[in-house]
Amino acid sequence: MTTKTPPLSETDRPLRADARRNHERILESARVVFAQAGPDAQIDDVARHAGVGVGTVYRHFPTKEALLAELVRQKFRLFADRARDALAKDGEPFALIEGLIRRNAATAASDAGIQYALASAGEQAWTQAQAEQDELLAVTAELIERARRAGTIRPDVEATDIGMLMCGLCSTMGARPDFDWRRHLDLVIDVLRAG
Amino acid sequence: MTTKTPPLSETDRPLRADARRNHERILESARVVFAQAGPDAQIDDVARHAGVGVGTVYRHFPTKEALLAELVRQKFRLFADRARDALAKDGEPFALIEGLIRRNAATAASDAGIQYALASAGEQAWTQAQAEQDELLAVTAELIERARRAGTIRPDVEATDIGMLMCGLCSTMGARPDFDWRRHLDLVIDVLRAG
Amino acid sequence: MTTKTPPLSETDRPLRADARRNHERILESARVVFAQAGPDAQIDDVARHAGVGVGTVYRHFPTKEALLAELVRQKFRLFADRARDALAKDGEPFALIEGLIRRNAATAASDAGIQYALASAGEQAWTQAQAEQDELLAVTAELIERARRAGTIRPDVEATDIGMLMCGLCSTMGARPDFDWRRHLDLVIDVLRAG
Amino acid sequence: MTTKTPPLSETDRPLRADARRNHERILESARVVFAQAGPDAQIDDVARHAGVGVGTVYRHFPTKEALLAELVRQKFRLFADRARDALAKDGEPFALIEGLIRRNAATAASDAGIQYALASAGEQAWTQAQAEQDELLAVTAELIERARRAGTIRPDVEATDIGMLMCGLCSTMGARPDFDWRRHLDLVIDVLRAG
DNA sequence: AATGAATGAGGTTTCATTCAT
DNA sequence: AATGAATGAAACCTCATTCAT
Repeated sequence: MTTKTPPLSETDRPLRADARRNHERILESARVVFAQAGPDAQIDDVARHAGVGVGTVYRHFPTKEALLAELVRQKFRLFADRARDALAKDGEPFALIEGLIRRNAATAASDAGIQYALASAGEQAWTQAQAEQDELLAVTAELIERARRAGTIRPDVEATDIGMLMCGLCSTMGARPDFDWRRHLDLVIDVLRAG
Repeated sequence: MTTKTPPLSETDRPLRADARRNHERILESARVVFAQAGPDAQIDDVARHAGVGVGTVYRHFPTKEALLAELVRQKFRLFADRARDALAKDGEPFALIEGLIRRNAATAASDAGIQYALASAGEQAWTQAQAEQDELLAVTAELIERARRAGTIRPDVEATDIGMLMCGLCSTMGARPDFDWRRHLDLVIDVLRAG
Repeated sequence: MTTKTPPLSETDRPLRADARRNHERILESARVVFAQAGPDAQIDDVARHAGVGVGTVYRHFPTKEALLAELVRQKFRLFADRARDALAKDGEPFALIEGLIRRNAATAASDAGIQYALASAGEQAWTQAQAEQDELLAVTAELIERARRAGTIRPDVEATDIGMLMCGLCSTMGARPDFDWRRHLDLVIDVLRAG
Repeated sequence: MTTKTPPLSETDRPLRADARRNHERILESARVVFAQAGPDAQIDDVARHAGVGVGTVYRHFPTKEALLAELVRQKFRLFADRARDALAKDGEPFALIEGLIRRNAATAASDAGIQYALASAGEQAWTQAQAEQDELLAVTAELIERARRAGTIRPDVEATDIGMLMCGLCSTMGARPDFDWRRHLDLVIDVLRAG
């Protein structure tokens, strides 16, 4: 685990205790509300769910998109942290990657909010999470390199491939009742595996 | 190819020549406009692009969602038709499936509108395209069965798997500049191939 | 009875037989449709009910208001004709007036369409029916004069009073379930009666 | 007089001072605008007249109909209050009723907005004002009972009769230039009077 | 710092009327 | 003369964002 203090929206000025609490509450509510109502959920609903006024939401996040983007950023932060943890562990390299992917998929599945956020968030979301994504990509590349040397991963796989496949996987979660993401996940892992 | 007359919105009453022309023009404009502006594109823009009044759009499609749904339906119609064509062809079964998938992916890539339509369209779109989807699934299942007998497809593949993978593929098209859908497509095909 | 040929919308040019038939059908449909849907009923609905195209409705009545106005005019025509008939009859003058009023009230009650027409129609309706109203008023004044001489009517009653009271009566018909227009009618007649 | 605090739209939660002010202003503007433009007046016009944004109107009254209904409700509230006041007064019972009716008629005549509101408002308006109407009816019944015992009212009159007659009176106010509501009012009062 | 009332541009949809067929 | 598809102004309402309290 690397991040000591959870990063704030923009300026990393320390907030008053209650402001910090509101910040977290709003994000948590955003997850819940966007999961329920999709990307068309209203800021008012997020505010109500969080038990604060709309103004407070806007004090913490300047626009709706910024709120969505922060949701995305946190998710990438988590994935990057997990990847770094994996890097520190011993074990068969491909198995580490597989474990990582399975955990991340499970997380995404349990948090439908993030899907909607990703779907509706425009450029900004990706920009705002640039650092986290870069880190995730870099660490993933290292894990891949190890697995390649061990010969347990499909040799031409690159970090972007995994990102792309995972994006595809997440976007089909819950899309249709007859779509089973665990099956989709198994197929993704199989294509990454050597031979 | 099976459909002789392009399908109309609901009641298959023959339209006046100009009405039919407008119908097509609106659909075509919807594709373009939704591709440009995303799912938030406005009906007014579609109308303007088609060179008709808003009222005309609403005469042909009672709601925005119905218009989106028709876009989806047409796409599934096309895919189902192609699948049926493949069924009639001679050739190595898996190669037929691969060809089908590649053509469909190329179509999707060249028509970003459909992605947005799928993303934003609610239940209705899927319901309205139920028949086409069912047909696509059924024909795909038959193609898979042949390939399975030929031993050229991963034995446990089902029609839904292909749908799921293709959905995932399409949803990542154009999402990020470093995502290359052709690479994604190659991976998908590899996972379907026998051992 | 005085009118030989039913008057047409504007120019009293003879219409082709089918046009005349359409004219009547449209008016009849207007009565029905406005009775059902109130003054917000759409011309399209009237057209559909009459089994003709909207264009045909507009050929016969230049605007929605003109159609409404014609409905009003016909009703006044009927009332004026009845009043003239009463004038020709023998009998106690007040009884004639009472009979007239009762018949007219019954007609209005059985034709809710006219209420809506009156409610929504603007100036035009009254202007368009000016002649009929003037006639009705004139004849009524004569009937009143007779009754006054017979001493059977409240002496200060004028024709306008009756119009006003009848307007009030009609406007409450069906307004509320606990409103009974027959009771209302009895009260109106009582106030007109002498002593 | 019974109502201490002017009634709010739905929940009787105390509003901020400015909100309360807006609430009143919107209602007042609605009266004016509907009086001018009839039932087709637009919410935008009401908002402009009140000097607030449309959104503010919709914050206070969820739909156009709800606004109309509130106008109706207030009027019935006023009438019910006046009736209750009359009940507390000493004096000849029929004279009290007459005074009541005359005041109410004068109020209605000076506030054309209410006529239009009543005309266009659907079921909702009447439902929303149910309590006020019930009260008005009940108090009126009591006043009638007293007058009946004093022998100064037409013996068979019921509260509904008065409502019906007043409805009829109000609906003819301003309908035609030659309609004189004071004359109409005199006739109504005469019919209620004993013998 | 928090609140929630206010804002108003902008979205979807309707419908009286016109006009090509 | 009849048809009904097309028109587009205008209606109602929403909701991201601002700002007075």
